[in-house]
Amino acid sequence: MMSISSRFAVGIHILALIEINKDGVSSSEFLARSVNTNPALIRKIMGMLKKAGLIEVNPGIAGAKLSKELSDITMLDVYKAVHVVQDNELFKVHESPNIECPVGRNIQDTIEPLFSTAQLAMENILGKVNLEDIVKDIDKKVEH
Amino acid sequence: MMSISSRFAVGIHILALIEINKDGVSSSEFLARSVNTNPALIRKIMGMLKKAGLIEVNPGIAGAKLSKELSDITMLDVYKAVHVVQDNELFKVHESPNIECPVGRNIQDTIEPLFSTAQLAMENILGKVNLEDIVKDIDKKVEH
DNA sequence: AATACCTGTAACTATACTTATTACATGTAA
DNA sequence: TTACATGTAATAAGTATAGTTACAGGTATT
Repeated sequence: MMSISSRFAVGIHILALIEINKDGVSSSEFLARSVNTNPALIRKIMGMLKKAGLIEVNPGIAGAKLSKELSDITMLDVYKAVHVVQDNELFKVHESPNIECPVGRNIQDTIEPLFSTAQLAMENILGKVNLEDIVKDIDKKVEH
Repeated sequence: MMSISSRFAVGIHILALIEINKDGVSSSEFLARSVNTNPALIRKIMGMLKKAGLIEVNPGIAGAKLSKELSDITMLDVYKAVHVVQDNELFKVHESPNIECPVGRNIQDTIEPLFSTAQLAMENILGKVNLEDIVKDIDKKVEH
């Protein structure tokens, strides 16, 4: 039973915490305490978020900042940033089926459009939610 | 980069081939030649399809038959049958975040509905395609 | 009953990805 | 110079997949 790497969930956690802690300094050590993992792991994921243009962070200088508006960062952006699933490869197809069999010869071309559509439907949902939605929801839960 | 086990694609392959070869005998050895893998692996997947009520197959007797109408077997049925993804666990959440942090305490409850909705959107697409669609598409490709 | 062949399944291997961890090179500022 | 930060490589343990061998047990034919 596979599941999509928690890098995605951790990436969202990092971004939300940077925002909610925007008046403080969000070092990898600070973020790691909240996620409850190792600072090195946080820095690896921060590197991915940085490369995707979602955060600004500099060597030697403590703390990270968001580099876009909250509403301009969708969950799909985070998902793509942390490289948990490759485009059009959520579903694995079996390699080298027997091309002498009519089914073996055609099955891949038949199911790939379905797999692609299913993956895109999932990713489309992620694109509809942005970091502002996430942060507001957390704020609402904190008040209660 | 994770992807969903090819058991799903192989399961679809098996079912389509059983149908297209319905006048012949679809033994695990025959199916394995088309998929281009080991008969034991095919039997393992056939066991899952059988347990899900999609095919009929008996010890000692060569060949498998579909146990439902073509249009009554959706790709979602196959997906569930081969246990490639657990309900509501397509996306992994990081375990035991720090509950002393407002984000750590609430992030899971905030993102889980999103993860669940995204997974269901994907699965919903799979439920819209049935084995008849697949077989017709293969037949069409074979004619050309 | 003996045989031949099938399914069902356990056991083992190789491979690959994830997560956690250590270590250290490099950058920054007091 | 120091203290501390980020960036990143290397390693290890855990887990899932895919491939393979082996064999127990069922069925049908001779």
